[in-house]
Amino acid sequence: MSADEALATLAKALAHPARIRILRLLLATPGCIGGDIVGAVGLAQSTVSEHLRILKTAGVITGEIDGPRVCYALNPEALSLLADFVASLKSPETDACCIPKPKAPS
Amino acid sequence: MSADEALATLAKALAHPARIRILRLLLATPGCIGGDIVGAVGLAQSTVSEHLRILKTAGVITGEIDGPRVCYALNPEALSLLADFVASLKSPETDACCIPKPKAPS
DNA sequence: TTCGACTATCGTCGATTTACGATTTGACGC
DNA sequence: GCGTCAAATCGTAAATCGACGATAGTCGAA
Repeated sequence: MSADEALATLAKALAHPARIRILRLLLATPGCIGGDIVGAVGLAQSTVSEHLRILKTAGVITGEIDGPRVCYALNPEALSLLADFVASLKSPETDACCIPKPKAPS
Repeated sequence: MSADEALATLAKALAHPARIRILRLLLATPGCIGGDIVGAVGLAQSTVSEHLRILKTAGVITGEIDGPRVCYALNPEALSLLADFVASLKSPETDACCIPKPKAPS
């Protein structure tokens, strides 16, 4: 998969309000979280499960079986590519802040 | 529009390889660029125009009429929201860099 | 004015996405 | 074994997206 496609895939994973909300929930939750997600987003269980599957396929989150439920957590590394790209768009020449990486990705 | 929807809209604007490619082209082009985009992405003119419209609607790029052609340029400010969100996902607790804005935009 | 180059818009088609209820799977306690 | 709860999967219908050709509009040059 080309870099463009990889970026598009990552962006597509974030391209839905329900998934943004899920990521916010994971971000705000220290440990694990399972079926509470369903109640929080206000969609049907099957729909939420589908969104979780999309996020998991994109590598943005990880699902770990923890007894009777599943423990979801963020996978920050997967977003490095997108974060770097967006940052490069934001500051094409003037790095107003955090310049550590010029444009490292390979 | 809620913050979640705004983020999803921004992400959706990036959720296509052709649009990623267009943004790369704009990033790599110092000044203006017009119909050269069509040749570079290898799609029909109408299709490219549609992608440009989507990017423009999302506020990611700006189109300025410059005589017979249109001058497209990146609009870094529009990406601040997305960049901030992705960065917060990348470093949920350890802000290795630039923490200035907790969640400023309204 | 007429021509040619460039861009935007319209209409349409097929593919993909989204959402839901219903069903199935898996893990636990009885 | 059996029932229960949580999660995933299946099947389906509505909505959206992506691509294209054809068309219309705009500008500068001849």
